[in-house]
Amino acid sequence: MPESDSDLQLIRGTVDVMILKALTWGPRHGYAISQWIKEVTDRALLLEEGSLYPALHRIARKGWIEPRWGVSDTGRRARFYELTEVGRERLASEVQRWRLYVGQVERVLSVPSWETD
Amino acid sequence: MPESDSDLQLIRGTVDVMILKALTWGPRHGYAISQWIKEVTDRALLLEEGSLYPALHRIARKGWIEPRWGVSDTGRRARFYELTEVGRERLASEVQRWRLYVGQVERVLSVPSWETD
DNA sequence: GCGTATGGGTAGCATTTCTATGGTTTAGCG
DNA sequence: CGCTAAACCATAGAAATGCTACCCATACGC
Repeated sequence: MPESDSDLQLIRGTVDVMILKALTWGPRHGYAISQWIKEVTDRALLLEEGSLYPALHRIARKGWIEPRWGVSDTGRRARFYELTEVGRERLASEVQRWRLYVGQVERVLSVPSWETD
Repeated sequence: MPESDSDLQLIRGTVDVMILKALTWGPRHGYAISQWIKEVTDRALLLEEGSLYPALHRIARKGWIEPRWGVSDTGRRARFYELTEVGRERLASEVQRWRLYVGQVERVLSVPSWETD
């Protein structure tokens, strides 16, 4: 029953891009975003509240998303965030940047070495 | 003459694992480590001194590497770092952790969405 | 009535990367 | 010989961002 929340700590700089991605299908509120990420990753990545909300405010300040109060599926007051045009462009470039970075790190880590590969 | 150092900012948590990797072929000094990463990634990743040396001290404090004064190829006094047994194990698990993380992020980013893929 | 899920939020800490600066020694060149 | 650049080490301080630990409110099921 360990429930196995195999918590991988989130890595700096990856939160924003995942949040933006979560909004590509239309406005969502914070709680829904964190649930979505949890589901997609089978609980491997957990975006906690202490990271989620400051991140949302941060991103909103940059103009990549826009908040609007609304009502959730369950009838509660909730803050929905919508991707702006700038945000959409930003998402694309961030995704590219991330993949590029991952590729470079992989180049370093995959250099063959006795024992460690 | 822009020399095109297409600087990708280093992402938190990836420096340590790359440093450890750089030491799998035997002790190296700090400067050599940064040069090696620069070469392997064709200048895409630049590990600056302000990140490099604090990282080395940090990792040494954790016992994953051990410093020793020596003499470089060019005849200068240099601080060589050797991977400890613990460090070698740590490298393996860090590499695994990183790849796992990358995989999860990719799961999030690769969910199909109109326009953004 | 009470616990749990849903929903939003902040404060303060810890970590880590960056910029900027400073130092020493060796090699090369005019 | 004096200057410059490269090789090498290091630290201080700022900035960014994720984490823990709290706080709050409402809705629903038992």
